[in-house]
Amino acid sequence: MILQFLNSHMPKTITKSLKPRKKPVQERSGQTVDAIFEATIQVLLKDGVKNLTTTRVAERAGVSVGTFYQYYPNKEALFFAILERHLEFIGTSVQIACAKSHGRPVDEMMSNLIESYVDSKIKKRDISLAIWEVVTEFSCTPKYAHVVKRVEADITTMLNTLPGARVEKIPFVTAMILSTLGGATKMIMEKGAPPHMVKDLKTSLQIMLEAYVGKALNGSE
Amino acid sequence: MILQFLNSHMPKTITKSLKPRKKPVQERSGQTVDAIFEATIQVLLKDGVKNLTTTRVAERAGVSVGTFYQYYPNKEALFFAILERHLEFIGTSVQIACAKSHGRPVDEMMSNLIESYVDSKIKKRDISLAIWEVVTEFSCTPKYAHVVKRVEADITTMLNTLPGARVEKIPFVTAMILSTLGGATKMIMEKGAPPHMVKDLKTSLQIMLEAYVGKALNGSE
Amino acid sequence: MILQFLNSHMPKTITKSLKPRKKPVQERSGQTVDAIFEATIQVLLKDGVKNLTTTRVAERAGVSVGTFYQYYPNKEALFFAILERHLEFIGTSVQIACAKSHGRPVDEMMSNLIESYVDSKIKKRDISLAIWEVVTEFSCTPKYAHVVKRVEADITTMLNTLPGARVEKIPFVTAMILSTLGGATKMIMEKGAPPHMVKDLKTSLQIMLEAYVGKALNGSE
Amino acid sequence: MILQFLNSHMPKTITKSLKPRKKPVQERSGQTVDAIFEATIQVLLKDGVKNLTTTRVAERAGVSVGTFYQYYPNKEALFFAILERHLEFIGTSVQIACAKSHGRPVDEMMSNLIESYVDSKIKKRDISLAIWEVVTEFSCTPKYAHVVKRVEADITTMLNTLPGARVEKIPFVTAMILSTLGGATKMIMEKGAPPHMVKDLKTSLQIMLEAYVGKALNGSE
DNA sequence: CATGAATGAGGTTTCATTCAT
DNA sequence: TATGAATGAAACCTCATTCAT
Repeated sequence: MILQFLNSHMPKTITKSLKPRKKPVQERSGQTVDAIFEATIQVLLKDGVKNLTTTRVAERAGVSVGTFYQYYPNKEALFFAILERHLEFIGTSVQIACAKSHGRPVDEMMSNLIESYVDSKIKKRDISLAIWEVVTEFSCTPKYAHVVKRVEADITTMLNTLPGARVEKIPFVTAMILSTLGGATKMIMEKGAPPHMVKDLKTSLQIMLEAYVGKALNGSE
Repeated sequence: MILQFLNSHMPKTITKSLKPRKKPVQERSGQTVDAIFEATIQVLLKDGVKNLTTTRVAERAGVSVGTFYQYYPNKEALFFAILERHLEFIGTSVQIACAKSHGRPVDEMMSNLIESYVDSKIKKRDISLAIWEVVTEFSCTPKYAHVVKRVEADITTMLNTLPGARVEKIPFVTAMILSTLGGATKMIMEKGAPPHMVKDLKTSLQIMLEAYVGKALNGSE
Repeated sequence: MILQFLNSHMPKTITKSLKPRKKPVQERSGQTVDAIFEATIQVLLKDGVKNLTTTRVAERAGVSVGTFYQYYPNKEALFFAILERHLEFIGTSVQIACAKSHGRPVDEMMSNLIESYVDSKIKKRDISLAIWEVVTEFSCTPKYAHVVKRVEADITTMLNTLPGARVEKIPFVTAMILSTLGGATKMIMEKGAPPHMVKDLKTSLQIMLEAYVGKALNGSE
Repeated sequence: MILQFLNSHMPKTITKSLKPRKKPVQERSGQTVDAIFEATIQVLLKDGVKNLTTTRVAERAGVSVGTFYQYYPNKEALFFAILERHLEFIGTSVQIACAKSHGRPVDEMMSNLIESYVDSKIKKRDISLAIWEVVTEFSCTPKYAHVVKRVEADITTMLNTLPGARVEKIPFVTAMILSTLGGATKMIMEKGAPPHMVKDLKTSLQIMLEAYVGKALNGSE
């Protein structure tokens, strides 16, 4: 659900180093990093990006601002870290699903894709929602391009194993699939993602995408 | 494309009066309001929400900050105004499309809906993209609930005219339709919305939604 | 006394815009700018560069930090403004002295130069001392190069009007003159520059420089 | 070149203990102290005082900050140590030169003084330049008064051995000599102190000071 | 009504220094 | 002793908003 926005062309902010500043070598460090991470999600969920300040994150993490800056060179780096980890998570999940769908019929492909995407999102619902805001706040597209590209590549490759697929249409179809997955999943999560809705969501997506991919990549024209 | 996010459950900022401070009664006033409006879009597009300051907007609009605050009680009110106007625009367009689709077959319903939604978005592509950031920035949901509800109502009513539709499923289906429309359209706009893509987008949506609504509201289970 | 250090080669800091941010258009502004200027000198004299903070300057000037930043984009710009004005002052004074010494004998040249340099420094003793620290703090050489070059050029040109001067030695001699003037004048100012000392200073410099220039630019070797 | 500023009247910072915390008794300690010392000079030269942090110095010295603070109670103590050592070096060199000039003619006195001063500065050019900034940063005058006084005393004593010297003028003349030496030498070092310039510098100073001392301490008036 | 100077709370970030391991 | 994680005061700077002119 985030993936769809990452090829956006929005205004960029000046780029700074986003690399974590320090590798935790002592025992204590690891805990601190985790605490900050956790705190960020909570603050994001409770106050929104606009009200997330480094001070507040540090406070909630139970450390001082100084400590915060020992691990992240700046606020954006924090967001970057969270986003990256999350995207990596989704990406991997999707990748596996795609891999095992090679050569399978369309319905199975879509089913696997939907399952992996929706489930990985739902599993990290808090982070997903928290991050959602971040993505737009910093139109950080270029920085995450690689993760998106990777997911696109996975799907593209999978679709290519469909016999008789119209290759030139695959990229567009991939984009449609991702944006549909994204849009609908986000909506469900905002409604609280109760199990029955998740089930309906998957069924709905299955109908849509199966029909779509089937027709779009098929045949004549 | 914005509609889908408006039932979000995100953190609220302190609510202030969002009513424009002064009704444009004189000729000049109208011009000023428009100038500010226009300037906001431009600044949004050029610098992003994060770098939008009231001073900058005023400058670009060719007036002083003081004047700005004569027309908007605060920054949020400005965003509110822009969002509202935009949503109103989409809403009306969709409403008309739904109205004239009453009693028509599914494919025609979807076709009309897609046309109206996509076209009204594309027509205001700049504003759409500019606003996108704002929507997340202020999780202004509650304030726009009425506009979203209205669109949902329009679609729901329309779907109700389908003979034999499973009424209890209509709300969910409506939500799916809207989020799909939203997700895909946004994606296309971020890619620049070249005409051929817009055409493909409409075709794609038609396939998906026609198949989806047809199956989802139909029959047995 | 400051001039001598401006061709230094010390570490540079990242360059930011040093241009004043706003031209005072209202009456009030002018006063504010002056107040800030005055306050800076005082803070510099009382607390030293190290303890000069924008807040402190603003406070002493009787304005808020915000106001400060309306006129100077950053702290360095403040220093730049003060330095530039001061150097301009000395530069002009020296320039006039050099101009009227063209074609005159060495003793008169030196006498005019010493008078103009020392007097203009003494007249602004507070600023001179205050600025002294600033110059070293920011090794801002490159930015002021033009003023130094200008003074060097003035002296060089003047020396060139000496009949039979060994032209190739003039640049070095100029540098020696400036650094001697600088070193000694600074010392006297730090001792409080009581009138009798200023007199002795001038006499001493006259002896040194007259002898030096006479021998260094003359004759055989 | 630093000496000239040490009778300055600049603002003081809160005085802390500047004594090294621990005498290097073990072999290891000595190495550590040296490493820190060396590192400081390098950082000073590379980044300037403003960017010198205790952490950075420790890093470059290959030790931890903690270790740093085992040897220096605070940052200022570090600067103090470096300055003191450097001044001691110059002071001793000048002292010897003065001692052996007792009773000699003016030209020899100046020649010895210039040689010793300039050479000892040049020999430690890096340190000299590095320290330069520090001197102004901390207007640490009072703390070094003794070293300066000592040099002044050495010169004064030497000048007193001049037959027929006007004793009451000696202190002022001493100050002029020192500030001239300082100003000119600094200038040359900032230009890189290439050998030929150093030679010219010495010649120039010889001319100036010989003429100056000769006339200033001589005769009638 | 318009102007734009002034405000100041609040955000980000740095760095000297301490102290548990 | 050495380490380096943690601290937090304090610096810089921004920007929404007010109000005298």
